[in-house]
Amino acid sequence: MLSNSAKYAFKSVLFLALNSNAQKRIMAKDLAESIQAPKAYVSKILQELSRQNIISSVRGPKGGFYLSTSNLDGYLIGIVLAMDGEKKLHSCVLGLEKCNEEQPCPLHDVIHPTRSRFLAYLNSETILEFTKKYPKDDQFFE
Amino acid sequence: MLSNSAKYAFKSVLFLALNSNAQKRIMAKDLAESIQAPKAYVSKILQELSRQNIISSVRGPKGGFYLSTSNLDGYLIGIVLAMDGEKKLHSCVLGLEKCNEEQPCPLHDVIHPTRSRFLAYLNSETILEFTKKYPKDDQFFE
DNA sequence: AATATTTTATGATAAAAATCATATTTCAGA
DNA sequence: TCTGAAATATGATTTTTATCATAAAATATT
Ligand code: FES
Ligand code: FES
Repeated sequence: MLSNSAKYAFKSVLFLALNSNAQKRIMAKDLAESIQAPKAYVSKILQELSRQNIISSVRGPKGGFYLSTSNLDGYLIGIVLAMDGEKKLHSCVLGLEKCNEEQPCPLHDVIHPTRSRFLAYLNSETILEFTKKYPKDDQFFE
Repeated sequence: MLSNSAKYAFKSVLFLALNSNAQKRIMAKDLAESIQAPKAYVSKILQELSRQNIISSVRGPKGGFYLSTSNLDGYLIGIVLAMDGEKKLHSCVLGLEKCNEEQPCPLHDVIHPTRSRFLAYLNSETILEFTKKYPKDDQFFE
């Protein structure tokens, strides 16, 4: 469903949303440790997220990553699109070229409603809205 | 969600269910062509499915693969388990170790009901039941 | 019995995903 | 302005998945 990269990206953004802001940045090293993921790998992902303006960063000492208020208004879908692209999300469970109501594969009716709901959710919920539901000390990063 | 192998396996079994029986077997070569998949790859998958008694086969000239009546009583879940194993199906969307109602990740509530339904379906429907819903000439293999 | 045809067993290669490594750039603070 | 701490750019390595290739075993037909 989601690639490993997308999973780490999601966790990273969530962690930043709960624990950072423009004044309080978080270093890749610490973030990686917090979400229990390989540091070098996470670093690369953070760089990509930053490049795509999903998260923010400043270099040098006292630098690190954080979510700007503008970042917080981004939709959840952006995170996974940044990592996996459009393709993976919409493709047929059986890998058929066209996946739609007119030409559904045998599993389409079973899987499609569920996936649509998931996608609709990611499309409609912002990072800010999402994190509001979770207390700052929520330990879901294991 | 499903690996490429699982997708091909699914298509293969479906095709065999609709087009083969103990008397009328289908060669790997023809099957591969029918479902538009690389022959050598499909061959390997068929061999594995056969080894796991999900499909049947006979060697030599006039040989090929087919579904026995006993094979037709197998549940759909068997096909994907044979290829991807238990792990992939039950793992958390975010890759957390324990995925359950007590310790749900932020996406658990969104994704879990949907996935449960998909799994329940695969667990409760046999290949025979499944294919009954589809006419023999159904062209979903593209 | 010989032959041709097919699966089976096994492993090699290719492509993609995950992971690691490092030199370069930026910037805060002394 | 120098130094060290951080991100950034870039690319190498490792692991996994997908794909291909082929010799061996089985069997129907002659
Ligand atoms: S056609 Fe296969 S999931 Fe839609
Ligand atoms: S805990 Fe993440 S999907 Fe269940």
